[in-house]
Parts: sequence; C-alpha cells; structure tokens
Amino acid sequence: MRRIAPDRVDLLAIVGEVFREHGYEGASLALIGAATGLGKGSLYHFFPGGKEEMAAAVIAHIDGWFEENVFLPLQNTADPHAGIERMLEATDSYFRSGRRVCLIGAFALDESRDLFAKAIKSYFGRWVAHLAEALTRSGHSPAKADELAEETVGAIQGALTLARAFDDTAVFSRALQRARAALG
Amino acid sequence: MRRIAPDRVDLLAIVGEVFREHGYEGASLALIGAATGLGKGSLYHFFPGGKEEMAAAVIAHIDGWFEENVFLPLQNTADPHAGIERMLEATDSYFRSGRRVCLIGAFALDESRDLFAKAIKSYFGRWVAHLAEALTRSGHSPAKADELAEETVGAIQGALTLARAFDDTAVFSRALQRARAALG
DNA sequence: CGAGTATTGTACCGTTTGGTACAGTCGGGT
DNA sequence: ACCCGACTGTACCAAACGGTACAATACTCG
Repeated sequence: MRRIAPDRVDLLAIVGEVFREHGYEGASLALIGAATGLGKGSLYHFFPGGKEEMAAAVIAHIDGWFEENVFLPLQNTADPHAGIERMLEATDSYFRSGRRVCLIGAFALDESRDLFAKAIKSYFGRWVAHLAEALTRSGHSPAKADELAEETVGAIQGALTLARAFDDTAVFSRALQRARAALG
Repeated sequence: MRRIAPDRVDLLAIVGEVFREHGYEGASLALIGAATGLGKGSLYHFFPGGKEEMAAAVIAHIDGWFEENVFLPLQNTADPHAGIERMLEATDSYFRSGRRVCLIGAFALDESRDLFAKAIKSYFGRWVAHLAEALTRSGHSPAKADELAEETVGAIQGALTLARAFDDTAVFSRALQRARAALG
C-alpha cells in the first residue's frame, strides 16, 4: 500500500517525459513501454483507459506539481514579490532553464487539445489568475495586473518555443530576467 | 505548365493546414488525402519523398510567405516604424488573430524538430534578426534592439499558445497591442 | 490523330498502431 | 500452507500506418 503511490509518481514522470518529447500521437505504447520497462500488461493494469488515461494522468500530475510549487507561492504570502520570485524560480527549475518543453503547452497546439481542453484551459487559467492576484496585492490595479500576468505567462511559453527552436537555453533565461524586471 | 505552379501552392496550403491541425505524427496520409482529394498515387507523384518531403515543402512555403510579407517589410524601408507596423499586420492576418497556430512553432516543440531543425532555426532567426535590424535603424542600441526583437517574437509565439489554450482570440490581439506599444 | 508525358486509382506490401485476453507469477495476510 | 489480489509477459487482434508498383487514364503538343 505504501509503495504504490511513490511508484506511480515515478511512472507518471517517465511517461510524461515520453509525451513531452514525442507529443501525444508520437508517444507510442512501444516507446512508453521501453521507457518505463513495463509491458502492455502492466501499463493497462495501471491505466485501464489506455493512452488517453495515461496522458490525462500525466497532465493531472504536472498540474499538481504546478499547483504546489508554482501557484501556491503566489497565494497568501505576506510579501507578494517574494511569492513571484519563488514562482519564477520554480518555473526555471521545472523547465530546466528551457531545455524542457511545456507538455501542456504542446498539447494545446495540436489536435490533442480537444481531448484535454478543460484541463489545459484550467492550468493556464489558474497560472494567470494567481499571478494577477499577487500583482494586485503588490499594488497594481486589477486591470494592469491581469494584463501583466497574461503577458508574463505568454512570454514564458514563447520563450520555451524559441529556446527549443534555437537550441539555446539563454533565450529562456533572458525571458525570465525580463519577467523579473517587469513584475518586480 | 501554367497551372502547375498555382495548383502546387494550393496543395501546399491544404497540406499545411493538415500538419498545422494534427502535427507531424498526427497528419496521416489518409487525412492528407482526404483534405486534398488526392490519392496516394498523386501525392507520391508530387512528393516522391513522402511525408517528410511534404512537411519540408510546407515549411518552405510558409517560410517564403513570411519572407515576402513579414520579413521584407522590415528591411530597407525608409520608415522603420511603418515596416514594423506592416509586419505586425501581416502576422495578425496570417495567424487569423490567433485562431491559427504556428506550424513551425509547433514543429519546434516535438521530436519532428530534429528533422527540420535547420529550417526552424533559420525561420525564427531571420524573424528576430530582421526585426532587430529595423529597431536599430529606428534608434535603439543594437543590444536593446536584439532584446526587444527576441521578446516580441517570443510574445507572439506564447500568445498563440495561450489563445489556443483559452480558445480566445482576444489574448492574441492584446499581445499584438502590447508589441505595438513596446516597439512603437 | 498519335506519341509521349503527366496524373491518377487501386491493389498490395510489411510494419506498427492501440487494445484485448489470459495464463501465469509474485508477495503479503490469515 | 493456503489463498487472493496485485502485477506481468506473451500471444494475439483488426485497423491503420507509410510506402511501392503499376496499369489505366488524361493532357499536351507536334
């Protein structure tokens, strides 16, 4: 009982990496099986719903990580600036300074968005909303805070695309620096 | 002879839309055939290299459109501000105010990047470089111009992701408005 | 008209896809 | 020792995959 949960988390991390690198269509069960060392028997034991359930579970897992490490620091902290700084650090570390791509952002682009539209919208929506709330507490007008928050989350997503296109993590670091300056 | 060139352009536009909506892996020959009304015989007649050649041709076609309508206005225009405004208008119209996704940006994210890395890097590289050059001519220091250009192209890509995630074209329009303000 | 090329439809290839079935193995609890 | 549920490997399935072969048709031009 005690070992099941950690194992599943490890499993989700590995499966997530396959989806991240190959996209929803490109992540075949063969690839997932090779990456996890699990046969179809095990895979379908853990995810009876097949590939779609795997992707949904991965999204939920990522969502949970962001909820805890990125969104939570933005809320209810005495110092909103400190919370914003913590969210930027968590973002930098999650995306490995741009070496990693945003799975949920990638899913938003192709047709797999239709399958997970609700989760994708909720993920980005909470990111923007919590950042805007922190910015409001730090003194910005609600309208200005909304605008800044949307701009910042967009800049992060765009920087991930450019960093990957240029194969250059400095692009992502510069974007985070600019965000720091704009939000600070 | 005269009809071949326009037909091929139409064909590339249709095939491009299939890649744009389904991604490289998701765009099956069956889908491409259905969208174009062409059987495999015709498809392989026009693109003997198969799917990979189709995608390469689509990328080249898009690249050519941007070269002519987005990058060219940035160059050698007497008024750099007018050139920047024309590039933003062309961008807005190409992406249909955010309803459309950036094929090349989407390819940059998943594994298909490896196949087309050179073309992807060149496309974004020229976009940033030409914009930076226009900004330099409009009075910015080269360093500041580079930074602003990278930020703007990144903001456009990020806004496309967010617009698609939220299913809301207003996100993209706001990003272009901010770009206008920052570059103007 | 006829020759020759451009284009197309169809049947087919081997491989891989996501998914199922199920017999077996393993380990903890009684 | 036994049992029962969690787990796993293997064989299998129909469908779809990208790609090939080729005969038949359409088109152009002399």
